[in-house]
Amino acid sequence: MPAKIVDVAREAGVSVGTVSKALNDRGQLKPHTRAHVRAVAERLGFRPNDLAQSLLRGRSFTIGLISSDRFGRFSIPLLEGIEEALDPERIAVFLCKPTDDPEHERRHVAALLAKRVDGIIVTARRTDPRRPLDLGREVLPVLYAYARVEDDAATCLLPDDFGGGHLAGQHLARLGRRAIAHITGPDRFDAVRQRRDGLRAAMREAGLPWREELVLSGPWSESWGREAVTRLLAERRRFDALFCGSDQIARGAVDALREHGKAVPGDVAVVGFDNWEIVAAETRPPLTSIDPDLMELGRQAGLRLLAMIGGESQPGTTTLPCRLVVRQSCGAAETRTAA
Amino acid sequence: MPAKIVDVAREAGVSVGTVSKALNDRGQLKPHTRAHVRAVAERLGFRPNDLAQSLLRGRSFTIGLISSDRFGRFSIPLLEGIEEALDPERIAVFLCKPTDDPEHERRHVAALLAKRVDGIIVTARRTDPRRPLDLGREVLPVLYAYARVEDDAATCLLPDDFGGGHLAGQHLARLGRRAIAHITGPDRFDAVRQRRDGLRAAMREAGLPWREELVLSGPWSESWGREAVTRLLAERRRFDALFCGSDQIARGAVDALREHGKAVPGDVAVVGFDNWEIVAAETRPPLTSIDPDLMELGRQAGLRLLAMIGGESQPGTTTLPCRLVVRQSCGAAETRTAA
DNA sequence: TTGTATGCGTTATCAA
DNA sequence: TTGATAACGCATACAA
Repeated sequence: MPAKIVDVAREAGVSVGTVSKALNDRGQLKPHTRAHVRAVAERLGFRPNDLAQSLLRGRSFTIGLISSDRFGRFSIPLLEGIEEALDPERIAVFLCKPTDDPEHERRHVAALLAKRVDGIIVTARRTDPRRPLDLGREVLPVLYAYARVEDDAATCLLPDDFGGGHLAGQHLARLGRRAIAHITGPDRFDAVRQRRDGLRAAMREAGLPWREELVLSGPWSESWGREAVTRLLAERRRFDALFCGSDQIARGAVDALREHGKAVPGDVAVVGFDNWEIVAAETRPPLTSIDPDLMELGRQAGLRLLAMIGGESQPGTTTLPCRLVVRQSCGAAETRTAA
Repeated sequence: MPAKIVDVAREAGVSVGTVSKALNDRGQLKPHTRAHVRAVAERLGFRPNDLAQSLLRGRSFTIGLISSDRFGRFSIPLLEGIEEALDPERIAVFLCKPTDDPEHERRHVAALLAKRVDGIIVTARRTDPRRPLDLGREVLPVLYAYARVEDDAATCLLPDDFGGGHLAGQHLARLGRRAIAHITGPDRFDAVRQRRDGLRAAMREAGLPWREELVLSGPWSESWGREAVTRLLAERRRFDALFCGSDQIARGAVDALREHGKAVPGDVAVVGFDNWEIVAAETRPPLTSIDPDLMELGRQAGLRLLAMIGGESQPGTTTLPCRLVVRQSCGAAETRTAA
């Protein structure tokens, strides 16, 4: 059994109150006593029991993390960011097995509430709306990170997909590309529509015409990227640039372009999305890509939840800027990482 | 403030002891009283405070998860497995920001000990030895999952890399391949050596000669896979099969083979390692691969930690079998998933 | 069948 | 300057 405060008290020949004061720098204690108690505590390896402290304070210095979808590669940077923000505050994170099932979710929430977490961060794989977390009659700070929710009073943090698409279009336009094709994911994804609209806005600003026939929606896969490029070429569409809805799609597209004898970036400049290092960097040539900066999103999520726990409520949806990461698929040497 | 047991007691017109008994099915209570108390508790949304319970029981029903390396794609299935094992036991998981720094790690351990976790699972990215977790004088069940430690008394769970290599060699040999090349990761990785030795053992069993010139070590990257194949072909090495140390390497190798006019699996059968769906399935042709079954490893880790918490100590290193996942890169239609 | 009292480990208040 | 004691919320042994 770990040493408790009474053990320290007995060993040091003082009362528990004195020990508490000595270790927490409270009250007025003779310096000698303080030092002595500390030495004894150190020697005994005393470590205050957080459970007792939390019970007393009514705060657990703990938050819960719930995911409404399987953990995936998006969760990792998000997680890292969240922990980075919480770590200095000495707040620990309870991880809940991701689930799509409302019943499981309810059980997770119940468990978190029973553990008296100070707040909850909800994460999702998609940026499409989900139902709000059901807290019953309990009231507790809840923040949705990389998740949108059907409730205007909710606090949501999302990457700025529109801005990301805009950034891609702007980059390509500035490099002198005129005909930008767009191969992307399923249209039912909010992110797909946002990125597309961002691209369109950037093109309009650059005075470039929008051509529906250059926009192709399909699955989030490499093979779709290949298939879409093949189709564009078969249809003899003319395009000198390609913005892809994901790095995986871009990877397939670049492979297909190369296999059809098109040079990247010579004939076609390509911008991907996600900046998934392992895909973007291994593509030939390495992909210029839009980075949704999920780690920063996680960090902001942690900081905002902290603020909410502190009493500041900040309802509404906030989007965080994406970054342009330049590699070699656009032929630009510039190293802008603009917002 | 959430309702507490006294609130329920007052509202139900009974004492706290009665409430406790009613809700926990203890003691002898008039059925009517029990029902009444339950109804009141339900109405008030009463939820016992785990902090108080844990303090009383001396157990927190909570474990800590520490990683000595950044979270990566390997942690995800591991995590899912761990949670799957712990979920039914209603045990929550504290996640600690992964770190390589012993000082940070010490702080994490201190935090977990202060929270009175019932046990700790340590994870690493590599299967190479790490220093044991420093618990000070505390004693607590610790399990190393996907991590090896320099301490024979420690409990370690690892994928059977040797078995995985053996499985790959056996599969290729059974398909009639005679000259198996091996493109793999850096030799300093224990996993690399194990997988290689497993391959060698399988080849010996099949009566196939081992040729050092067909074994190439390099970085864990696609481009290394391409480079290695290019080198083998340039040196005019003859091989009709290829076992790669990772799916990424295999992907690069397959791309290079195709680009050099070699058919897969026609001219060369290829087996990868990791069964990283997103890589293996998108390779042309889709990769047959060895799956280290990390989710199952995580599940076992959770179950064993549970056993250790229950009092059974089970020191030593245990390896869990890998599975062969057949796709199309070997031309085998058989669907063996042997151990 | 139900109520009361004690303890879990800590901090804070007040008395000494 | 230090010590005793009451919380925090719950379960449980024992008294009624």
